[in-house]
Amino acid sequence: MKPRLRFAPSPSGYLHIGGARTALFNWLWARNQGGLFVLRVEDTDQERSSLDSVKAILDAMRWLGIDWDEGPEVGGPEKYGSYFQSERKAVYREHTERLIGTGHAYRCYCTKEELDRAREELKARNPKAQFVYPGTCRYRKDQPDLPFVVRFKSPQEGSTDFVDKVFGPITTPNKAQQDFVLVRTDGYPLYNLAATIDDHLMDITLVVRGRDHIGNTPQQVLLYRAFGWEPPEFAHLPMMLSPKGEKLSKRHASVSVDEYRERGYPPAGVLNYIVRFGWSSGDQEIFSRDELVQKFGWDHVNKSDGKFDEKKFADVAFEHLKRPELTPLADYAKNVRPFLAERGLASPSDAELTAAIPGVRERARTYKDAASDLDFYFRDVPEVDPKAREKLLGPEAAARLVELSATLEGLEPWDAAALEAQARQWCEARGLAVKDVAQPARVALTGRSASPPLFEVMVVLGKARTLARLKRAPSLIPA
RNA sequence: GUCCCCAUCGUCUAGCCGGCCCAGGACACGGCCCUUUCAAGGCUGUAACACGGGUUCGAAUCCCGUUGGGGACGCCA
Repeated sequence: MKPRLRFAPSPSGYLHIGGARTALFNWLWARNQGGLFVLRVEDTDQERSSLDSVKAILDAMRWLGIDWDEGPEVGGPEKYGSYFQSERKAVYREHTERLIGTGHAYRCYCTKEELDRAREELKARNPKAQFVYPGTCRYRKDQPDLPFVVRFKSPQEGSTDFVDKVFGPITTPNKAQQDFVLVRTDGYPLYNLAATIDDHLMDITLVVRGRDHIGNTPQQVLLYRAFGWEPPEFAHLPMMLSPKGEKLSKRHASVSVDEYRERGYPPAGVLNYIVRFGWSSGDQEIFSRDELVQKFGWDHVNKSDGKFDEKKFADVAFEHLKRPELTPLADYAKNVRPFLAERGLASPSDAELTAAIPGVRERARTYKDAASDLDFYFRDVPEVDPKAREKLLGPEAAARLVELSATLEGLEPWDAAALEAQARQWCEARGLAVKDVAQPARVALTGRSASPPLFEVMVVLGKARTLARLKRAPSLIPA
């Protein structure tokens, strides 16, 4: 059978960068193997789940270019049913009954209040101790009128083992296992139960998830066995921690995928960074999406956690922006447009935009920066940075620019080489250093002290606008 | 507290089935070059096998211990 992988987010917020990484590893392997990638929404916690979150997560996945073969909005074979766990209650109920029937699970009538109290009392006596459910209801008779949860009857002897594709064999003594809850009082299944049933029913062959799930894998293996099912394979990923080595949170970096989009990072760059985090292919750092699919494998997935590095991330993303083979001009143009609009610039034509992009490509680290660098091209009158003007554009220099514009008037052809030759000659004839003219010209043309190469700017701007901006130079100086 | 896991430059990592490694790449940081600006680019420098025992002719690589770090132990996922 073809491999079937899945990503199963719980819709209680945006798509977390760590979640995106989990989704990516699943997706990469599915694509590499010609298997199927399933998206399943784990919304059994009614309190926290929302449709808005589902939408946000789907949008973020689409932006990253991680597409799913089965799941919300695309459906799937009839036999797999809904890809929303909240719509699968009947399935869980039926399977729970089965477990109770075979003696693998039982109803527990202890209330949350009683248990919480016991937990607190224990804590008061011994702050370090951990409450373990004592199995009070294991052999209790059914109480038809009382609310109950369903607990799994964990074995107390032996051990539960599984072989992880990343970590190798993992053994957990069963005595470390308590009678964990399968179904809540409100009838909704808990994670371990729902995930196990769904992974089996949806024919998932390999479960890839964060290392924080290693601990409940034995519980799930126990469940598979209780149902008489063969567990799938498991692969756990090392965690992506904050620069300080703590759990990654808003304090340290952007954790929402949306933020990366808003900050102007290219999706393929984001993917590249998060996959190289924990996986490698020799010394190669930069990969296209296709290359990732082709080269990905489990042999070189690391076991140890790592710390997120903003600088490295930015560099990887930048690398994608710089290389035309990774970000073709047309894509670059398409992606920079929203940021141009954000600055209140009217949409330039594709021709204008693609002519201007090569000049900013190797200096703009994000699409947002690119929009900023491109800004002066698309305003009738560029915004002038006062500092640049004060430093570089005095009255004398401005007057010279007017003179220069006159000599450029008849220049043919209007290309960078001709412009440079002409300008150099002109400077030389007057005994001027090129930079004494170039810098003031830059301010007049772009309003800034830093820009793409001057003569390229002139070419992109075109003769008419270049001359007009040069002639306007004296008016830039305040009286 | 119990259980599980991890350990190469500041960071991500190569190497890990032992000799090619007095440890390679990338980011960051420093220097030089290029240069009309900012970048980009080229060259270059600083910088790591956590520690202690084994095994072996030989260990970053295998084994044990110590230390350090992380995770799990919910009617969250």
